[in-house]
Amino acid sequence: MLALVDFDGWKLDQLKAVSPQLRLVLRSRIIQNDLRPMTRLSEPELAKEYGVSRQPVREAFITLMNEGLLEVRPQRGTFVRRIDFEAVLNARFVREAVEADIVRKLATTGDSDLVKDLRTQLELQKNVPEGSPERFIELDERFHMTLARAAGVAKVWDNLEVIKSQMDRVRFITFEEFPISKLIDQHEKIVDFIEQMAVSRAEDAMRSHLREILNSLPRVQELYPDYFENSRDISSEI
Amino acid sequence: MLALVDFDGWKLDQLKAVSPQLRLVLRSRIIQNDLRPMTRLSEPELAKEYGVSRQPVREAFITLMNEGLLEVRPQRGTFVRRIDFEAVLNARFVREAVEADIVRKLATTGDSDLVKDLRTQLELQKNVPEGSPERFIELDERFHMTLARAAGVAKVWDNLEVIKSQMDRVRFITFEEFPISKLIDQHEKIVDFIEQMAVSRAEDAMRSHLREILNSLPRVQELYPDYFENSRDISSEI
DNA sequence: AGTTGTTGACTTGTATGGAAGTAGGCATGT
DNA sequence: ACATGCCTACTTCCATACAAGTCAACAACT
Repeated sequence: MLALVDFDGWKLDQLKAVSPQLRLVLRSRIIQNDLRPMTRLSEPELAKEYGVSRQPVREAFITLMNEGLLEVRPQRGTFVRRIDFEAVLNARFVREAVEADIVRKLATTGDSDLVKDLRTQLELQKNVPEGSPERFIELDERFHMTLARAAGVAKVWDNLEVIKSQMDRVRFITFEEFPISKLIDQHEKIVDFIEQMAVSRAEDAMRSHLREILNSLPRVQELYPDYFENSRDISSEI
Repeated sequence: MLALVDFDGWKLDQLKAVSPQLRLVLRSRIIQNDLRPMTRLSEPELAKEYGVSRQPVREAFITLMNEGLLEVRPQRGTFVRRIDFEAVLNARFVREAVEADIVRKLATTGDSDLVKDLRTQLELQKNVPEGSPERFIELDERFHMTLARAAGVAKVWDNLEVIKSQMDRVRFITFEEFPISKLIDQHEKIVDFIEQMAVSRAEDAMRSHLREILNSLPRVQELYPDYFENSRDISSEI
């Protein structure tokens, strides 16, 4: 799973290599919208802040640039990229395709241990306090990752992390927008259909679940227009 | 598309930044099996070879490590990673899921211009001389990319590059193994079904097309056992 | 007033030296 | 013969210095 670290009051571990640590922290800060789109980042400034030299900071920048989270403009500066609207839609497309196949596989085999595990997770999801969507997002991640692992494609989840991060940024910006109880109901349906080995119904349930983000996107775009680039009409996606 | 550059006799462009150029060249050399698994790479050696300092080489290493093509062992050395068998299978799974949905979308709408374009490409594929599989792989890339673009998810192809590179390494190792004419026939069927707007048959055709690599994998593993890690039985995938 | 040119403080890109850790050869001691 | 410890030559990682490009403020000129 994407290790979203708690960056607040975070400190470097002297024993481990510096550069990968910075990478994780900065990525977490960007995805969780602590570093907002178009924010200017400076190599020497961050180096000073974390008490290291420019080089490890720079190496973290390069990685994050490759992941589409930073934009490095030579001799000008480094900036947090705005959210690429098209990338979000494409990421969603990939996720739907992959997870639909995952669910199909699971509903075909029918794994009672898995269903038991998922039902336990559903209870945890229902117990999430009203005002802490962060906790729900964490449990949601775990739910979908469990499905991937059960289908024998655990590494798929790792591979999709870069793609998923685009969607996650949207989720963290629009915390309040998410209809948690609705999402839990959808999770529950998916589990039900897996248990009943109703293959195509399970697949459909997953697909419409992953289309949920499309409902919030127009509103997000309206609220924070300058957070996005490549904006376009998404009616064709629905 | 993945810019596989012609690394033979390649030279640096003095105007552009060095590090991204090195990244492309080294990636091409690894995927095309010019740099073989477990080959040791040395920062100072490559720096000397290309007439630059160690730093840009190092930055290229970091990117390639993130893509799963290199393994950097601190204070020990940097090595070309063996091909992760599980990663190949998972990459194939993702590709099948995504391209199945792409084809479904295309067969639903029915785009005559697209079909025309694809038929032209099929002719090019048929004209590939017997002994040059490299040329066919290039055309194959183009074929699948055309489908993605037509479905309005062009960026998906970019996003899957890292995943796809795992499969591509296998393809370049097993050049001769690929039954080109068989693959072209499969391409043709896909185009036919898109034209006829036979949705589920088009989807099935794409799925079995992308399962083709599973047939060659056991043989590849047998021929080059030390090129792979995480080897496992793939019978469950078929 | 408006335009142009220069200067200087920024930025990222590259080069280079040293710190810390690893691995293997080799002499020494048992 | 064999185990132990040192020494040397490597590796990656980090720090620092310099090179080259950008941008804005400002002086000088038309």
